[in-house]
Formats: sequence, structure tokens, C-alpha cells
Amino acid sequence: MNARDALSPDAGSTDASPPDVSPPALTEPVEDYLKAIYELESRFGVAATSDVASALDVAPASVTGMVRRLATQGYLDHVPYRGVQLTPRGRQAALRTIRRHRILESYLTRVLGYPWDRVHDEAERLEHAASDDLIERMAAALGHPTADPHGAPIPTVDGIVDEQPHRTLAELPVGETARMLRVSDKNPSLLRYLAEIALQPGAEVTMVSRAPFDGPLTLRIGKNEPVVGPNLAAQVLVEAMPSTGPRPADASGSHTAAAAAKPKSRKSTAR
Amino acid sequence: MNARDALSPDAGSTDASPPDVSPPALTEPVEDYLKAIYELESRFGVAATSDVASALDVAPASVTGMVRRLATQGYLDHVPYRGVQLTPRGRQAALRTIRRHRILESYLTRVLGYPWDRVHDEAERLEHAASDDLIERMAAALGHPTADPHGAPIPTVDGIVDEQPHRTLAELPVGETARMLRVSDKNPSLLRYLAEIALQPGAEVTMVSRAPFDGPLTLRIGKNEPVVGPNLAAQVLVEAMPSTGPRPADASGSHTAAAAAKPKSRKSTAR
DNA sequence: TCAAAAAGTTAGCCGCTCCTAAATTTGGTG
DNA sequence: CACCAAATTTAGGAGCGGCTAACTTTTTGA
Repeated sequence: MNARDALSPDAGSTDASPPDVSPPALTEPVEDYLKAIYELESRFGVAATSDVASALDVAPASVTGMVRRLATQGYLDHVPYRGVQLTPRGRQAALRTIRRHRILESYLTRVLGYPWDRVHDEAERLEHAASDDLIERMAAALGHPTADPHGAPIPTVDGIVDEQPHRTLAELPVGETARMLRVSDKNPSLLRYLAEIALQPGAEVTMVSRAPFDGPLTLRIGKNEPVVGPNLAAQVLVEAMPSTGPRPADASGSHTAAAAAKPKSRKSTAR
Repeated sequence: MNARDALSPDAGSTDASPPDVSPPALTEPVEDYLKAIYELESRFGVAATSDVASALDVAPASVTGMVRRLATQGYLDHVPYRGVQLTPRGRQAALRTIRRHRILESYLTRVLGYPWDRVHDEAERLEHAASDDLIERMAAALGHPTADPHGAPIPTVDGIVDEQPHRTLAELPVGETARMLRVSDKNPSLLRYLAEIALQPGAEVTMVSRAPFDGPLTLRIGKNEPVVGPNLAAQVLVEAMPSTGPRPADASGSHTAAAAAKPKSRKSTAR
């Protein structure tokens, strides 16, 4: 599906804008909209009004209104009844907020001892209040982490992020082993359960068996063999591992943010 | 002037409020108003509309409007044309914000290496966003500090704070030595200068000489003898020290007898 | 003492972000 | 192909927090 190009004829245009030194201080709701739209867009290609509405827990009509304003301000393109897509400017703003969020989550977990199921809400509020200086101090204190506690990659200050598509645990064939990479930070009870069965980023997990008709999956994590529903497994992203022998190939595919390799198109896209 | 009792007949009442478990989630502007009013009230007895306006950098008419709303909600008492005073409820809310602010300042300084002239603005924004949990984690990480980096006392979770009236450095007689206690956190360039001459909380400072007609003061701090204006000295709060050597035991009633008698808490400082 | 200045309030308005209710458009499907 | 359901937008409005301009009250000082 080419949903990506659905909205703007010149979708691939690069922005040759000069270094925009002082972004115009977005309000908290605006940052939330841009972040939500970024996330929907990277999942579905375009963000639908009703999806944005439910992500932000507001009425669809409110989204339409906000979207119109953000479009006139150049943060996104809106084709009525079709959806929205961020402009480079909007994407840059979204990635700045996401960087803050993920650094905050990392700091709260690693320095202040927050459990990983409670950092989301806290970061959600702090991300709008913390200065760039504070965020960078936190990042430095952590040794500039490249992923948050849930395995989500942290965009660089320049808005570069390496959001690769990953397989889910649900797709792991029986008998194979994978490394747990990432899970959404938004579901506390899921996170608490995952911590309980030690299914956290970096963990090795083996698919022991799979009941038919989308039935429960038996895993092996360390010495335990938890049984989980396919629904849960579909939310856990994993990376194939050299399964007890062959397949040594793609070792470099970590979930860390790429170093700024490209000389030219410093596009902040997360494809 | 007995401005303290000007507004309400029971002005001096302590609040023996029962444990108010869930405060109704104040907005950011409301927290700012209550905090500003608290500070003005503890300096002048009542908070004047125009003082609140300039503290918050809004128009006086805006203050009148907000004050009316806060009065109907029970946070303060307003006597038109006379000023406002916090109710116990309003004071509790103000002290909660102040506790957050001061713990944040302490954390930023001691853990994240912020210079003391830059913590105010950062704390000003974070104090509205941080959860109680986060604040208490920071406090615990610091060993539950009782004063912030500028020497301001940190209220307890129950809203108890020890705001004693202190003498200013400007009042220190020639030849006497005092311990620097506190300075406002709101003036970055002043703070930078004080750091330069090592006049920070805990430092010992001696009044070497005093030029006539409100002229410059010569201090001794360590090995240096900085010369400062009376205006600066009036902003620095100090505590008399059992002066080593010179100045016999005249400690009690020397000059400017600041009333230390009252068992009450917050009281005014001169302007 | 009393008029002018200062301080405070009222009136009326604006922008932001949200809402509900009523159109309108889109995408199936019988 | 026409009609329905779902998605979306428009219309109209509310509350908050801010503003300016005009008016009222208090304070000041000649």
C-alpha cells in the first residue's frame, strides 16, 4: 500500500530549510497532537481523525479543529476526509518531543528507580516542561542511551531515529529463539506482567509450542515456560537470533539510533 | 502597620485541616498565583493586586479576575481594593508548590550539576508537571534536604515550613562576622556574582568597613575582600555568629531588634 | 482640605482547546 | 446503483486566562 504518498503530490520533497534555531514554543496540546500523529503516521501511513481522537482521548471534532490550525501553521498537510501527514517541520517537532519522552523514561528508570510500567505517565507530563538543557544533562548522565527502557529508539537531537520494522513474538516459529527488543510503554498492566515473566528488552525467548487456531503460546525464558495469549505476543517485538547454530548474518541490526552517517538528506523521517 | 489582620477576623488561625488526600488538581496558572500570593503575603501581610500582577507579569485586571475565581473556590479571601490573603486551603496548596520547587532546585543543583543561577526557571516549569512520587523520590535521593541551594527552607509534605525572619547582610555591624543563610533564587546575575565572591549559604562573611551615606560595604569572605553595594547586601540574609575573637558578648540586643519572640510561623521581612 | 495620582475593578473582547449536535462525505453492499 | 453506516467536518458554544479601556476607590501631597 502506498498510503504514504496519499496526501501530497510532492510527498518526497526535502526541506532545505536553514537551521531553525528557535522553534516557536509549542503548547502542550500541540506537542501531544504532533506526537500522536507521528506515531499513527509511522504505523499506517496517514493519521485518521478518529485515531488521533482516541489516542488523545478527545472528540473527533476537536481533532478537526486542531488539525486545521496546525495545517495553516505548516506542521502538517490535511486533506479533508482523507487524513493528515506531518510536514518535515511537524515531524521535527514530533521527534523532539519523542526524544524528550524517551530520555525521561530512561532517566526515571535508571536513576530514580521507577518501575518500567510507571514511567510513561510521568514522562508524558515532564516532556512538555523540561528544557533542552535538562534533557541533555539527563542523557549525558546516562551515557547517551540509544533506547528507552521499553526498547524504543531515542531520536537524536537532529531528529534522526532508526525505527525499523520488527517481527512480533507472535510470528516466531516454533523451536526458534529470538531476542526481545521492544514493547509499547502505554500499557502498565501488560508491562507488569512482562516483568514478571522476565520478558524484557535483551531477554532471550524461545517459542516452545503453539496451540492451534490462534491458541496460547508456550515460551521459554530462562528456566521458565510461561504460556501467553497470541494477543500479548503480538505486542512484543523481537529480533531473530542465530538460533542455536546457523544464521550468523545480521548482527548489526540493533535497535540503537544510527549515527549521522548520511552527508546529505538529514531528513528526520522514521520510515 | 498590622496588615496581617487587615482582611479576615481570624487571620492568625493555624490550619488544623484533616488530611486532604486528593487536592483537586490545580492548573498551572492557579498554582502560580497561589505561590506568588503566598510569598507576597509572608512579606507584606497581604498581597496587593499590582504586586501579584508584576510578580506574575500579567495585567492587574487579570489578577482581579483570577482572584475572584480563587476566592469563590475557597483558596483565598479578597476584600476589594484592600488585597488578598490565602485561606488555610490556599496556603496548603501554595506550600505544596513551594516544596516541589525547592526540592527540584536542590536536585538539579546537586545531582545534575546545574549552576545555582539557572535552577529557578527550570524548577518553575517542572514544579507543575512532576508527580508527588517523583518529588519524593528526588527528596529521598538527596537525603531529604531541609533547604534549597539558595538557603530557602523546604516545607514538609504536611506544609510546615520554618520561615524565620533573618537579618540582612546590610545590617551587619562593622567588625562582626555572620554566616550567609539565604538569597532569592530569582536574580541570575546577582547569583552569578555572589558565586564569584563565594558568598553562598554557609559562607562566613565579615563586615570590614562601611562607607558613609549608604555607600559601598567592604566584606571579608575567606581571603578576599569584595566591595559591594548596600543594595546587594540588603538581599543577602545572614545569621549572627558567635563571633570569634573581637566583639564581646553583645549578641542579644545590639541593633534592629528583629522580633524573635513570636511562636508563630511566617512573618514579614522589611522592604 | 481637596484635587490629582495611584491602585483596583468592571466591561468587553480575544485566542486556545475542548464540547455536543447537526450536516456532509466516503465506502461498502444489497 | 442507490442507500446505509461509519467517518469526518461544520456550527455553535463553554471555560480559562489573558488583554485594553474606562470607571471607581484610595492615597497622597500641595
